[in-house]
Amino acid sequence: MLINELSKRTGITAHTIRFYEKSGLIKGKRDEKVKSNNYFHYDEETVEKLELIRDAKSVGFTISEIGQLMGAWYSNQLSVSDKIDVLEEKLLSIDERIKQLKEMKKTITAFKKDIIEGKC
Amino acid sequence: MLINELSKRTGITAHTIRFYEKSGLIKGKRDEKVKSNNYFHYDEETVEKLELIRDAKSVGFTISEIGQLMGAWYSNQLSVSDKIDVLEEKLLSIDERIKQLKEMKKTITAFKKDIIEGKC
DNA sequence: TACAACATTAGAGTATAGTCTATACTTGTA
DNA sequence: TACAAGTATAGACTATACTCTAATGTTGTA
Repeated sequence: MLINELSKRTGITAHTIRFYEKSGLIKGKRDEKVKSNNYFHYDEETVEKLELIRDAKSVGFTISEIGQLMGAWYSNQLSVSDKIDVLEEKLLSIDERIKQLKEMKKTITAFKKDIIEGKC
Repeated sequence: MLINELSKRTGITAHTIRFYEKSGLIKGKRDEKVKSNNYFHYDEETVEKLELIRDAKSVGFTISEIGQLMGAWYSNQLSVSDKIDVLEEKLLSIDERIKQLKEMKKTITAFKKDIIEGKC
């Protein structure tokens, strides 16, 4: 599919898709047989990747972290144990974030209690 | 205390503290009795606020969200019910983040399983 | 009193993550 | 075939959140 269809499929604008491509997160292929244009073609895997990017971004991963994650996921360069290492590290950082969020929840809940009780 | 001590107490640089002050998150007071300088003085509450800012930032709140949170916490302008509304909203957004993080954890764990089983 | 350390403001610079514009070429449809 | 819609690239622009520099004045200590 071309960029416009990819954009429609994922809800991510063509501009942003190109930005992700420049950032190395996704990669379109050119059809060598077609000489009249140099349009990029994208496959189903790219749709998956963009969905992963969106989810990972929403939980606070940076482009560079997402790049690592996708490397662990899709790369043929990395060994299985290197891939596992990257994923383990991301899982740990997620647990850490969850822990911090729970602490923040406690803090805010205590704030709320104080306000209700007229202490603030 | 002056900005340097505040910086040492919190581990946040004077530059960043001034940035937070410009952003309206904290407020130093000037000593009216002293005419020779216009140094800002900070109290213990500011130390607390900076710690809250650090925690809130680490869980992904923006400066503007932290501003709302601090408004709900420290402001005398807002009514109790308005304060509660802000805090409730932040609690909901934290729950949403935790939910998304747990989903991402599932995704990565599934990835990991596939890699171990040689499916990737 | 010299001078290092500290304070202020204004404004420039950096990094991240887009977002948009301009230019130019290609494709599909009336 | 005209022309709207789609595509590519380069580069400018924006927002967020710092981070740093410069200029200038103040304070504390040897």
